[in-house]
Amino acid sequence: MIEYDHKKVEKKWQAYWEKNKTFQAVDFSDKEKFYCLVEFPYPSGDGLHVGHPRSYTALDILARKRRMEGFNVLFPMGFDSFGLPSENYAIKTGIHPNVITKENIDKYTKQLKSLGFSFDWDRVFSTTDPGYYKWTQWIFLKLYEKGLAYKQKIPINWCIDCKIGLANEEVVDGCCERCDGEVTKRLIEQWMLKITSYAEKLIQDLDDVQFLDKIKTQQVNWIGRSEGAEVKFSVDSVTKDILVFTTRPDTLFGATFMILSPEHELVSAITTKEQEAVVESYVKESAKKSDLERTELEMEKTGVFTGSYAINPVNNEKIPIWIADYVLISYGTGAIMAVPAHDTRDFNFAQKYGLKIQCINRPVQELAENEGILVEDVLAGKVCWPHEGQCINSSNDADLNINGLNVETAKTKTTQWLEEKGIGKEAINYKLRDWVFSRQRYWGEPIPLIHCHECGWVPVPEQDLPVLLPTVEKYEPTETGESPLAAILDWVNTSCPECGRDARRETDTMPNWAGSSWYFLRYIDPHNDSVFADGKKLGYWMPVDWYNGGMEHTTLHLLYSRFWNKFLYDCGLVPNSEPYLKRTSHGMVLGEGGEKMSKSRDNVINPDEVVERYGADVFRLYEMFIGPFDQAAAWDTKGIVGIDRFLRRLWILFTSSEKIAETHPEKETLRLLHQTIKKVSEDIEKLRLNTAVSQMMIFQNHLSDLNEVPEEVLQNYLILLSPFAPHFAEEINQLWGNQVTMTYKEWLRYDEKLASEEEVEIAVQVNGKLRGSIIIAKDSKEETVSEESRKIKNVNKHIENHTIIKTIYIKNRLINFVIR
RNA sequence: GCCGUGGUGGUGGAACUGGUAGACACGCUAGAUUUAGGAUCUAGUCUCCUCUGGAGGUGCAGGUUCGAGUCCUGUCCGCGGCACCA
Repeated sequence: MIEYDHKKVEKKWQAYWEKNKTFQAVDFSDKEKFYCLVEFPYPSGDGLHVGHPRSYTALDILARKRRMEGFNVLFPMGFDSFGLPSENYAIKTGIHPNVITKENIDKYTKQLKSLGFSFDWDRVFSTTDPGYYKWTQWIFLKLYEKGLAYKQKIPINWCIDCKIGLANEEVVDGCCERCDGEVTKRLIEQWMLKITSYAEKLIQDLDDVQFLDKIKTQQVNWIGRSEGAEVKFSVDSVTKDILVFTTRPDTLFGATFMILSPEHELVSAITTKEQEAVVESYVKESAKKSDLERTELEMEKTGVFTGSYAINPVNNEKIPIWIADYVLISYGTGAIMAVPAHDTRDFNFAQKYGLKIQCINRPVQELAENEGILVEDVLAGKVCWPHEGQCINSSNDADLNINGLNVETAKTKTTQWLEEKGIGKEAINYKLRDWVFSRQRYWGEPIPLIHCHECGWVPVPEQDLPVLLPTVEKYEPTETGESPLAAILDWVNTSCPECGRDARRETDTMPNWAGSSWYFLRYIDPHNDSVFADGKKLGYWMPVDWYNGGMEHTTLHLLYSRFWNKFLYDCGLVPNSEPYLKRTSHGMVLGEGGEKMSKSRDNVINPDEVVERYGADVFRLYEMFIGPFDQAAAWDTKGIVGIDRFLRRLWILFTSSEKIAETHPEKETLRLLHQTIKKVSEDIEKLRLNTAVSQMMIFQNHLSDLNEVPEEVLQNYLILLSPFAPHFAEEINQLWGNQVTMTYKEWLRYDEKLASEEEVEIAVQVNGKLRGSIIIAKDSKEETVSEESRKIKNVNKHIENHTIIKTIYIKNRLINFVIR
């Protein structure tokens, strides 16, 4: 018998596939298309993480199955190569990010190829390729042209010592990761993308796609739509009104004070002389906190009085204006009306600072009792009642009276009144915020705009794209907080494309998210230099039929890329509003202790070592066998030997020619074959690959026990195995004398009749407790089963001397005698 | 804190719409084979007991049901995301 040499065999077939372009996707083929997409990796210096192949193997199995089912499959791969780690490495070593990125991509490519994924490598690209980011810049200019890009002052994390802006990740416990110095917020003008104008569509169109429910829910919750009203409050000391968003306009009569976020534009204008000092220091303090800390419900709320008063528009009462950092500038209008009697946060705040609490909602007696609350306490403002109630104390002299109404009707009536008086209107608010698209960093796509004193912001003309990243000496941001690009004067200084006068380039670059927001479109036409992708090709391949990625990308990346695709659709440039027909997600691969893999924990598994020792097929099978695909799984070095043994037993089974015979399979073997075809086929569609592998093991255990193995059964087995262990399958196939690849062999169908059992084991229970079991023909009648099961000694023992009140019979499953 | 998700033997996990909990694999125990093995094969392996039988058992506490890992209420813990990591 020949020994299986995984190193030789795998290399051989990888070379074969590459040479023959076995996995090439054909534009406009007559076959039905299938676009199968996995998230492309960021090529980090550490090399491929064992988590990447989890997603790639699963969809590779799917892609291979689809090819065998006769589809024209597009299964591409690329690299998301702009990003902080490469830039930080450049800062540390002075090596250009281009150099290190190229090295990393080469390493990743080699690693990915060593795993035998059926990618169409002719379509590979990186987001850092000028030929690619030319079109990222072009799409940005489209957004700009359509008014979806604008500048706004946004707070960023600012390290006072390093004088640079920091990513959230670089802020550790409120301090700079590098120098441990103090981090504060600093307002910087940033380019923003109006994703909020697509909020409604981003929710609604989820109805048309097959995303896992949990993914849809995350998207919907992230967008966070809420209906309510915008209300204007006038302020005695300034001319400008304060705009407030509330989901409970019906509680206006209970608004006894108002709170502005410390970043609110009117804070300094309305602060009185006496309060100036406290307000200023409070604003400074809260700039140091993160939003997360500020909204922590457990944390004690803090705030200071501004000295000014606003007028409650429903009752003309003077209410004090405070500032407090639990009100965020990024949500709603950055200002709230506080209704302490019916909002717990406002209630705690009012109690702490001795502010008025006015009850305007009488709790329903029963509900209050359930909560252990006395109605009179709520009425007296001693206890907060944030639930449903009946309006009281809610009328004024200006024709508004909502007393006695429930919350819903009171809301509508109040909003109508506000609209009539011109002091408010119905409004929908989203938690979703516009996308901060600027980075003061080097390693990103330059934003292709030029600022001219005469013409303002002017787009770089299309023929001048891409705006290439210039070579710089230093990668640190400048001391002013601008990107390193600002220091390259001969790059920054240019002329205005419109009037020709001296002008300055935008020095901000795009966030890492930009490149990944449209890469699935570029795979369709990766080498096109005159358009981001040919319209006809897009028409053939889009939408993506199945997109798998990490659960950690189900909010941001998914939302951003859906937004860009919808925008391009509205421009008439792509054929579908939704880019992805189906989206699934996989769980992370953790270290052996069940913790995240990291160098510091010293629990990183290097895929190269696993492939070296066991081979790619074992690695692939193990990653599928490790656990349910959508859940996190801990790596287990011991567990992999089980797969190694499985494949070795298969090798023995397939190569022991003395046992293989041209006979017809026995009934049991045939049944198991059809059960296996069924299970493996269905499990692949549901990505339940762990149980698909188990089933193949069960079948292997059976076949290995036979003295005579029918050849046709083995041939079928090999077809089922081939998407999982493609190198192994090709090798056996060739040993059997076949000269062509298995890639386009026909996938199997199962016969339901042959797959079904003739006899079943039925559990016999007495009062729900298992007392025995019988084996009986499938679909037997109740009487037969009842009769047979009562013959069991142990069952009879429990039944005799009792009356059977009820018999429950579940066909082919169990019978339960309920006795007294 | 908010949104999402999960908790089953010594371990990874299986269990269709409520119907025999522990498939498959690792590990462990015993045996066979081998000069040897971290190789291979065979058998056993949820716990406890008064052991041809019985009791308990799916994070914890309750509930619904003839019957609950699965449904309901409450609670604890782990994991992912929280907008400048990708």
